[in-house]
Amino acid sequence: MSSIRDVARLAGVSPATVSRVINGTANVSPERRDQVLRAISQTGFVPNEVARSLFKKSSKSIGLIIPNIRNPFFTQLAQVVDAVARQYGHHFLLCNVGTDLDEERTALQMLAALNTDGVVIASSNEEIQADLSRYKMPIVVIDALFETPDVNAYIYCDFYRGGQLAAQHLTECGCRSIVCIRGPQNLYSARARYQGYRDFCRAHGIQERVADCEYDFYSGLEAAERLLDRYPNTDGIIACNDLVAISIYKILHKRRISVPKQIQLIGFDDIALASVVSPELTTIHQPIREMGIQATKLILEPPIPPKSGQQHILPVSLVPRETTCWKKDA
Amino acid sequence: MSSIRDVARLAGVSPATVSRVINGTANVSPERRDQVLRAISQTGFVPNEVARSLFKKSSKSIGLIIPNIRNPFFTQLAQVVDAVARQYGHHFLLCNVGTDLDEERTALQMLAALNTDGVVIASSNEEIQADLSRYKMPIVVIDALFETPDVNAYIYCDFYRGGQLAAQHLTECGCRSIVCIRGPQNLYSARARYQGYRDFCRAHGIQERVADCEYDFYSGLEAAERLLDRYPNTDGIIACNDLVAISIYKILHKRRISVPKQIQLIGFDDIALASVVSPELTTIHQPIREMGIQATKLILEPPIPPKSGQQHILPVSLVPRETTCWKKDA
DNA sequence: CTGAAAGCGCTTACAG
DNA sequence: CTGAAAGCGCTTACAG
Repeated sequence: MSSIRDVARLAGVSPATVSRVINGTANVSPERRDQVLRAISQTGFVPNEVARSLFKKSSKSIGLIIPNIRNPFFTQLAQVVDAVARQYGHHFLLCNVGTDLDEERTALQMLAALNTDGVVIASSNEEIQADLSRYKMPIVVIDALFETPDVNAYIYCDFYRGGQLAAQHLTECGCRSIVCIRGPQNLYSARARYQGYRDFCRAHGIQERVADCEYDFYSGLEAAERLLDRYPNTDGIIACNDLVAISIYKILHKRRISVPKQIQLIGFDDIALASVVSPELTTIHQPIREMGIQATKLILEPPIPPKSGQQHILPVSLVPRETTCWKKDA
Repeated sequence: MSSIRDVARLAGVSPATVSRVINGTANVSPERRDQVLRAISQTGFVPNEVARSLFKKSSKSIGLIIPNIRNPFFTQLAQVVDAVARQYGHHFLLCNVGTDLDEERTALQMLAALNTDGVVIASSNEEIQADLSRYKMPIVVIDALFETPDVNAYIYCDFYRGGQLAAQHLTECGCRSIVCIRGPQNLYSARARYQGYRDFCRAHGIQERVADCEYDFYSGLEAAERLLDRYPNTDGIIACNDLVAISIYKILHKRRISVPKQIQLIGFDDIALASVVSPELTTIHQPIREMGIQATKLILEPPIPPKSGQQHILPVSLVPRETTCWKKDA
């Protein structure tokens, strides 16, 4: 790779002048400009971003940390963050860290060490809090809420309301024995959804029925088997997310239990898959796109909010489809 | 962020010594070592990767360029590349570039400018060839085959055989009117699969029936509608990938066409979803995991193959599941 | 074993 | 408008 010196030599100017024409950072006389441009295309010169970044202390990039690249919720989010970052002329760095706290820490450290201009983090470990307050780059926590105010913003949906809506919808659809498959209770997103369900039950004198599950396919398959054995007269299931709902459906289908006739089913997230799968999945919609846009803009568009943990809570909504028995005219 | 100088000052040594203990690159006396270590933890010092990378001309990272982060085929691949890279102590940079040639070029340039140690590229543009030969970092093309020998390796599956297998399986399952939904014909992967189907038809005196489609959900929905109108007596469908197969199924389900009784269906890829969806999808398995591992190791594990375009062709296999009527004992 | 020095490839005050 | 110089934060010959 040729360097700025090579170009300068070929163009008969100083490296500073080459830098100026590349960056349009100062006026350069037309003739020299042309010489430089010619030299650049002759050598195929591409400025070394690393050197640039070292000086500028910014790499014109934004990082996104997610726990599972196999969950479409996160890839839809990633796609949006990527697209918005690009609009702002920034690169996008995706770190897929799983549920391991150390991996998450390492990713954060790497993004900091890379002079990333900010990071959006969808964490699956509340213990990451202490780390978050150590960095001075902008950090936006998405799809979660922690206690530390030392981040620039929290962006998440009204999970509690989502849990209520799901319980209410199933009840209105005639379910009398609803099981809530809760996500990992160490996560705010899962806790709040469950609490929404729980409070709805309490307010309406409904008996609580609970099963536990992770956020992925495989865990969903297991949870479904357990649930059916434990609560044989179930007629409604609230899944912790759409992936799990799809797994549940699979088990019901295998056991020849008709959905929604015998058991009604509702998911959470409204990932693209939810409406492509057959039958189409009734679910609680999260505005993934809006969350991604807001998070990215908060970091890339001044003024960047101070590290005081401001909260942006987005609304969720019910999307009735084919796995519940609602009346169109209701 | 504190720098190596701060640590050195605090520890009462030179920056070189600090560097040596961080990297274990030379012996340092125990006392000084301890002082340095203490100073590091006191200051919370984290070495600046950018500076390191500038000097080393390597950023200990590997890039992956993919056309669509929403296609599980690519995220499964990404997960593997990420995992292997991590084992080798490298970072993983994912670039989601869509089908746009310019985006792809930009990503490549950025990865080069970032001193990436190599890139794995799953391109959707054969025109990218000229660019590939311009870089001297290792480049492995995955899931595609181009004409230029100026890359370190091509890794792809036996697409042609996959096309044949699909046609053969449907035929053996009793289909007499098979439609092949071809993927984008500017891609080798789609062309070769189609040719496998075509040659099978020719060899067996079967009439060819073709429809065109992109590799995503939405395109699959449209293709299904068109296909059913154009070939009303279809009894077998070969989809260009599993995502499209799932879309096709949806339309068939909506039109109350029974699968596999009235129409049998086979996908391509064998993404995780294929076996979670109901009914489970019969498909042609691609060894995604193995491809990802091979590609990553080719870059990270010496000896790195020369830029002579060696080809690694991996086998595909038929995975009969619930969308075709095969006999278990056959 | 240790430090002073040079340099990775850029960019930006600072003079002129 | 332009160039020489210093510096971004590291690492590694080179001496000692």
